[in-house]
Amino acid sequence: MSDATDTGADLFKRVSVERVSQVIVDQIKLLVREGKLSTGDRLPSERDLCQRFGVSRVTVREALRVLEASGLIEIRVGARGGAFVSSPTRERLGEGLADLMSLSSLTPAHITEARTIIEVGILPFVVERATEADIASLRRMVEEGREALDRNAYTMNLSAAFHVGVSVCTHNPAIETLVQSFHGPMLLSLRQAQLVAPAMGRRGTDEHAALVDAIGARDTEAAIKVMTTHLDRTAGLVRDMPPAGA
Amino acid sequence: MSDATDTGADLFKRVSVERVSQVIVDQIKLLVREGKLSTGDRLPSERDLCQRFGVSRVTVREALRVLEASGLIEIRVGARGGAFVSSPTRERLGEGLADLMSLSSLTPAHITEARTIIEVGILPFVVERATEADIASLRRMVEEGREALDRNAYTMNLSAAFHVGVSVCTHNPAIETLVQSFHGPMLLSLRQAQLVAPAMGRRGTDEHAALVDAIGARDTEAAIKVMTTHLDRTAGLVRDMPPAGA
DNA sequence: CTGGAATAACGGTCAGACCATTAGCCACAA
DNA sequence: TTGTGGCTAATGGTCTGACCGTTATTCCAG
Repeated sequence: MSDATDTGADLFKRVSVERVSQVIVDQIKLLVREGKLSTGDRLPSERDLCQRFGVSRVTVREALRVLEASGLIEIRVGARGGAFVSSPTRERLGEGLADLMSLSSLTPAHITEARTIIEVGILPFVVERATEADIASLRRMVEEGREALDRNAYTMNLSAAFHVGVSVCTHNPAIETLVQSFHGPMLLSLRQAQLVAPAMGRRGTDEHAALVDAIGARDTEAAIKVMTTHLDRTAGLVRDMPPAGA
Repeated sequence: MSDATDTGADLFKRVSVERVSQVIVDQIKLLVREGKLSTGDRLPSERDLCQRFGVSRVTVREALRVLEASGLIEIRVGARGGAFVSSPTRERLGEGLADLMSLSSLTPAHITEARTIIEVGILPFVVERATEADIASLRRMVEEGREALDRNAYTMNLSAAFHVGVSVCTHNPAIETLVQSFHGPMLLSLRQAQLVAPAMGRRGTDEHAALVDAIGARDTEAAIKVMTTHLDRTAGLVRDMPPAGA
């Protein structure tokens, strides 16, 4: 066996026929990453881009669709319309996570475990950095939750909002984004939300209140203990559930 | 002033003109989320879809581009080609994070802090669940790092691979994804990588080795201590750096 | 049984056209 | 002066129909 199959295997690079539209996408993405295009900037019109890149409008449009789907640009129609560079929203990241979950082998149990790590891990920062305003805001959320409970209108959204509210106290947007992203997939599978909501109700709200108290008292250990209990209870409910798609 | 301007203000609902291609995207996304389309399934050909939806091929193609960009489908050319439902890769999520970072106000310091929380937070699980094979694999990575160092060829990629390798020990794909996603943005800004790499070199590798030892000895506290030191050093280097785009 | 040519299915791209939406301008009237 | 309505041009959204390159399959020749 002395042919090129063995000996020259790595002499030949995999030929990849990249789509023309993909090349355009990469080029524009690079401009954004390098900061040569920043939020709010307007790209040339489609017909302009056609000429600059030397391709047809269809191709340019496909590139724009991809960039739009990635959240890098936003497209407005009409005069003075066009493609504007925009910062991708957190919702979009959450959407991505939701898609990932509905397709891959990520189970609710996996997600919950990751959530626990993050939400417990941030507590030292929360306790350290929460302002009085932050804490007041959390207390308001707890109160709202209790009222909703009395009206029998408690939803997972309220719970999610509270957890995001806690993450806001870190004053670190990266962490906020992370926590927020993780609540998308949870809410997405309605079955679970319906299942978990009643159980979370009164007791969950009480735990929220206890958490706020611990944060207010700058008691990290107590906060961690409350949060761990709180999330473990959720973990127990979703344990061994199949992936959301099923 | 008794005209409709005041009195009927809310009689008129805001009309929203959704793109046709977007309607198609939503429809297919729904099918995937509901599990009516699963990984590996093949969608009808573009020309087929045209007829089913009653739109032109251009429109169908734009819809497919969006779905492809979201990672929900993968497109193959040639006979028997077409759009196949695929599980979105972790790289895509990381890509999203990278975009978010280059556009929003996320600074390297923010990212590093979030990283620390996660990578330290997972250690209890790592220590508990790491198999002998996992540990052997980590040791191999450390060794590779040392060799690369001797050849003066140490890159941040090696470091990133090690950290991802640690997360693999949790045997939780959600956590793996998360850690992997966070290494994208770090590597992306080359300037930082260049700056940090030399400093990470020998000492970083030694810390990696120490971490593996702690994991092997099932010593959670030691592992946390090593990891914290390790990441804090990185944090110090990137602290107060401007956002990646700058 | 093997290698290669023909075929058909499919996505990728192009060119040109028409429609709907929108911002800006301007004239006219209150 | 003010504001109302219409005109116009810029721009994205969609359609039609065509041609090309890639690829799996089939089948024939050696």
